[in-house]
Amino acid sequence: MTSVPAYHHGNLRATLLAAAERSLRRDGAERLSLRDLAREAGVSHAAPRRHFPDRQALLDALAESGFARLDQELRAALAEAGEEFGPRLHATAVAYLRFATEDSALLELMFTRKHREGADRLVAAAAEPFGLMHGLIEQGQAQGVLEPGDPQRAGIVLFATLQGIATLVNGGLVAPELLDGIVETAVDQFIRGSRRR
Amino acid sequence: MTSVPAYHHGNLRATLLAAAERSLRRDGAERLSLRDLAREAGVSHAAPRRHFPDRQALLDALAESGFARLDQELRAALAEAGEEFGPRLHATAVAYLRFATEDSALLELMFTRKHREGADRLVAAAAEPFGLMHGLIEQGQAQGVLEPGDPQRAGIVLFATLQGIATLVNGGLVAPELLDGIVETAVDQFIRGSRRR
DNA sequence: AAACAAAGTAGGCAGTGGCAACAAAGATGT
DNA sequence: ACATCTTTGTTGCCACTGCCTACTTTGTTT
Repeated sequence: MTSVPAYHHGNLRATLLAAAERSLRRDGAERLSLRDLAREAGVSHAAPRRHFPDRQALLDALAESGFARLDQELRAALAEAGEEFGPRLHATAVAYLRFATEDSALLELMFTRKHREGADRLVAAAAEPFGLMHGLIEQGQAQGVLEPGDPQRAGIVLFATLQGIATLVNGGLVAPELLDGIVETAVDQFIRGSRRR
Repeated sequence: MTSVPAYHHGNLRATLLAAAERSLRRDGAERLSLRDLAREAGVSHAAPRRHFPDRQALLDALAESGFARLDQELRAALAEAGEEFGPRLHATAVAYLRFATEDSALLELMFTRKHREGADRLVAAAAEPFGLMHGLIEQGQAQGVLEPGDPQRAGIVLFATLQGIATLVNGGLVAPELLDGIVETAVDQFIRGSRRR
């Protein structure tokens, strides 16, 4: 059991973030309330302010850790995917879409520019999974599967495709049953579309 | 000049929607306030309720008309694009991304499932631009540019790619200057990826 | 002309985020 | 060891929001 210090909570910030993550999953960012989180943490309504100047700051922090987790999950998927480019790409796509559909509200928070101007930290956090895609493509080029050239554009297009698929599914515009087939098609098309001619 | 009837406003619904569109453009859905719109329309704070039972209902209506306008703009772009498949696809993509980047908050509203359960109208409205993509692909197949087969999957992937690009740009994760080049790459990749072998 | 439906008004309610002023607990310097 | 300073809480307030109910005005129907 966790002992609960009377006044100084000790890890309020972490507690709030955890509660926020749950709330986000359950009800979406829209309904997330600082006062609610405070109540859940057994703390006064103004306490969160010491750790997050702003509601938005809390949301930004969530998004940031989201990117970190996304990156982590993508790398884990890659680690199990062998050497060959095709399967590696496929594994990445599947992992991305699992993350994106299981945590749709978080995804929304991460990509939708709810983040205000000075969200450098967020953009920096986003750079990691981006770099991963980038590296994946370089690998495809090195293996001679993809045509050589600047991997950036292709990487962005790939990332965008996955992100777009997630949006359509999460938005209820595409039935989840179709997801696997669509991922298949997307990966296949991507490879054919940039393969060495 | 529009005469302003004293009590019965006559077109409050339309007035509110127009104001809402402006507000959405300027500040995003988050900050849109019914009471604000009412004030702007010179009407009491409870008046909007007669036309939209709910804040969400207003947002849904905005999204719905967004889909209609998107469809309209895509069709307009297609009408000017000649017969050949490549240029037609390109024109569609450009038109989509113009819409998506110029009205990013609206786009977010349209695709992000802020819409609640019974948003059949919305899904129906979304079906139109979807159908357009679908038709475009069928045409590509008919012209022998694309491989034959179920156009649905490819259509979804195409739509998703455009949508994803919009999300990345709108979210500030990809610099707007890159947009044109990315669209080029995406279109090119798509054609190569599903071209008749 | 009476009855009715539609569209607007007034006011109240609970809830929110943000702010300021104050209090407790811990850390720090002498 | 003690006084001081900083951090992290607390209480109470404000303006604002969406939603609800009850009432009023207008326009339409019979």
